[in-house]
Amino acid sequence: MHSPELLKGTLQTILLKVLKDNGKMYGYEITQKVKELSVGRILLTEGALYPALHKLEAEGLLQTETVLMGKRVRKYYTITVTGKNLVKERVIEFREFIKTMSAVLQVQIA
Amino acid sequence: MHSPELLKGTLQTILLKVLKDNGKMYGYEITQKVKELSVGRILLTEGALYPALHKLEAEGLLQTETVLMGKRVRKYYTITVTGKNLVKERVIEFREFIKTMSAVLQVQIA
DNA sequence: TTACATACATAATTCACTTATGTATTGACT
DNA sequence: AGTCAATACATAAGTGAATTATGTATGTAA
Repeated sequence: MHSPELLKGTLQTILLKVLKDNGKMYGYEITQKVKELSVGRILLTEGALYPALHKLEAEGLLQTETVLMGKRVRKYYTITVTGKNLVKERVIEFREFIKTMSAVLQVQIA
Repeated sequence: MHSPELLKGTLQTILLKVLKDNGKMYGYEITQKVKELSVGRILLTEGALYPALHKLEAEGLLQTETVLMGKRVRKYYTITVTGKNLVKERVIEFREFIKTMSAVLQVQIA
């Protein structure tokens, strides 16, 4: 697991990007996908995940659809057009941040 | 200027690394050096800088030396051996974080 | 039947940062 | 001479995204 400090500010971008790449997903599924993609290095906590999803929905970046699986509720999230546009910017911003940081820290990336 | 959210958690690493690379420096000088290295993209605020320097000093990662330049006080900071060891880890950690993030965001770095 | 994984949610707390404020010197422009 | 910007330090109040803690409930394997 990474130092959690570094993750700050990346959660929204992660959620939007994973939803853009994978289509309709529910919260728990997102945590598992992120865990898989990060080889166990990013473990999203529920206390961060759900409020973040609710916020993105309130901002119109995500849409929801609640489905009853047997007796269990699942809330599926889909990225909106606005969300797709934003995630592009966010990813570009992240890449620029990395470039800047590598210049400041004088480290070679990739 | 970058989204300040992304910078969170990187300040200590930046300070330690810049002091490791440039030897003895004072606060204001560090802000200018970081501004230069980042091509104006990272502008350290005093409210973040000074408390961070004080904390690193309290933790034994930095040493200080106060000098009177005419009538103006300057506080020079030098990285300690402990600090040098830590900054190595922090930079490695940052590189690993970038690798993980690029896997999650499915973006090419560098 | 107990424990872990699945699945959602919210409240209290933490803490690194921003914003605001304060003090004071130096140099440049007018 | 006066004003503004840059230099140089510092701390306090406020913000906000996260952690930690807690709650509810179902499905499943040992």
